[in-house]
Amino acid sequence: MVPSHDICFLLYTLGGAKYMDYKVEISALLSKLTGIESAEIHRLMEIPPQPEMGDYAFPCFTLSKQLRKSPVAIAVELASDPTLNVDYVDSVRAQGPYVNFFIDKGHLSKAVISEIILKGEQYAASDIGQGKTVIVEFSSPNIAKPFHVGHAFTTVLGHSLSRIYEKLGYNVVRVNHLGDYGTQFGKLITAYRLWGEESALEASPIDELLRIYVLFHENEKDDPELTQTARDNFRRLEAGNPEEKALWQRFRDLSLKAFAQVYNRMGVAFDSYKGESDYSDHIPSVISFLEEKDLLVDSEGARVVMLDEYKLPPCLVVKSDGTTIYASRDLAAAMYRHEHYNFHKNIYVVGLPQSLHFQQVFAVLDKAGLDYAKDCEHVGFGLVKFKNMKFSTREGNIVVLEDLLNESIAKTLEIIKTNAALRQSDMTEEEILEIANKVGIGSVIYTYLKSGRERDIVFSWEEMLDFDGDSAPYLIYTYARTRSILRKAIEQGIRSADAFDDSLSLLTTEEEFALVKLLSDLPEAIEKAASSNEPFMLSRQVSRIARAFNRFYNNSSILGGADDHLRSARLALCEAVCTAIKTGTYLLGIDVVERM
RNA sequence: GGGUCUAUAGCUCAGCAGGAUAGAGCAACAGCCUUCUAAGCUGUGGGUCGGAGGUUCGAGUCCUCCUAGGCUCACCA
Repeated sequence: MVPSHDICFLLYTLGGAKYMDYKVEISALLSKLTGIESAEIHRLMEIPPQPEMGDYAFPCFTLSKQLRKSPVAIAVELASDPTLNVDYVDSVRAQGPYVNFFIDKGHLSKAVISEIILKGEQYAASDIGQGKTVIVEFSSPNIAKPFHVGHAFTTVLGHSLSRIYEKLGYNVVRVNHLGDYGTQFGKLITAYRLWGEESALEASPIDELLRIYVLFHENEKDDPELTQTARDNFRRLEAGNPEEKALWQRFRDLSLKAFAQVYNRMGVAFDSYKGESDYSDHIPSVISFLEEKDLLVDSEGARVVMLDEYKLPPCLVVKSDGTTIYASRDLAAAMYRHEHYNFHKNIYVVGLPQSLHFQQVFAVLDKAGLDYAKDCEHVGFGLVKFKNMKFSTREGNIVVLEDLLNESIAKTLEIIKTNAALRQSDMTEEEILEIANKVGIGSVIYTYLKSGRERDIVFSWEEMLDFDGDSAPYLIYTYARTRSILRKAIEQGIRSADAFDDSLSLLTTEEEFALVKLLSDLPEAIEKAASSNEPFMLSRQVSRIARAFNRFYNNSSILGGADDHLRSARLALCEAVCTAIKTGTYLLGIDVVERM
């Protein structure tokens, strides 16, 4: 695992198109002074916890060992060296064992805002992924089952990661690895033949399929023969028996239709719906490949690959009844993807409970000598729980995602209507509905992406529908409010500073400078989000930007200022904030609105 | 029992490859709309970072042990 800021350093030294990177520049200066390699200095440099401590800090502890002097004395010595007297540094101060650098505020403001204005929505884009393909497997619901709030996690995560990788120049292939195969379909076929109702299936397919699925499990407890019938049915399905296949196809088509609705609402799309069933044909060649490599071992009638050298339990590839299992299908899929996409990375956005499974699959690939095993990565995420229990389709205790979206939209609608009346806004009913849709859905998306993905989420309506504080509505609201100012400026004929306007260096108040710095950190946040597959690295940054803007907004009058230059500089800052929020929320899968 | 992850404010979470007084949001309390959208802003209270050792100039962060909990351990996915 390569740490991310080394990547940034590398990018910069390779001539990235970023504006001046102060940390790199200062590292170079300090390198000249101390004789320590500049990359090493860069590694040691920190961002101080308080603004009074400057923008960058160099701790002198390590130097202290080499020079046998107190770090405090070294800091004093370094800080007073004229080498550090450069135009973009306002002052250098020794504070205890640290050398603190205060960047010239105007210099930074102008550099950052210019860059954002020039690049527009290309701000924070990169080409490090040029020519490389990343496969993101996500969502992958089981067909014939309702799409519940647990499935939303992988869907939202994968969607965001896909956009993030695209932003960095990667060619992204979004794969919905449908759970459309396996013993469960033997069960479903069995259940449908016993209790299925055609009319109900027609009217509300998922509900009917769920009903008979639950019924099957209730009856299975007292009737072991059902299990056997189900297995037989799956075997016939896998063997291509037309009757079973037709039923299965029907279940699949109906389910996909239902899923498409949810995906449309969330703005999610896929490049491939190649699910488990698609790999059924590839299995024999996978088996023979593993046989060639002499990896398959018979065990209790089944065939497994031993993985002792990886300190992993054996991976079951063929069941004792001769049918395949998910591991064999995942092996086939990985091989297929390598062949067809020659991926740089093959990412599986699948729940953490399956982590052992993926370790085993990757280990089998590795043991078979396939070097792309190292490019496969399981991006796990926590469980979505309901109080003290897991969601269980069998037991029927689930919250369907569509219900959550609807609740969220309904609540948003209510708030907008209240506000619209209060502000005497002239928004049409249609416009209000559209806004409620975007904000309501964005709000659900954001709750999944606001913290580290490995955390479990305990579902609660109250928290899911909390629109105060750190939430999507907060981000969108900040955007809408800023857009409103920009509209007013145009009405009043007030010009916003362009990228080359020196007025931009007037942005030097505490609030303005804090905001500018946060804006300048957005690209790094995106890179970190990608390198750790953690969209929350990005969501936090967007949230910080919004908070800093609101602080600024409450402290300074943007349109009301007396100075024309300052006014247009502040407007440019507003533009930059809009660009950053729009870019950031887009990468999270959240739409922004012009008014709310 | 083996593997693995987690434990930070009343609640939900940050804390970026150890560094300067541990930060946000929610909740509570007190303020701020004749002025750019109050889904906002400001302030107050609230923490022996699960426990015990250790490494280090320095540990919420690294190591060991312990405790509690989650997930997982082949014929479901």
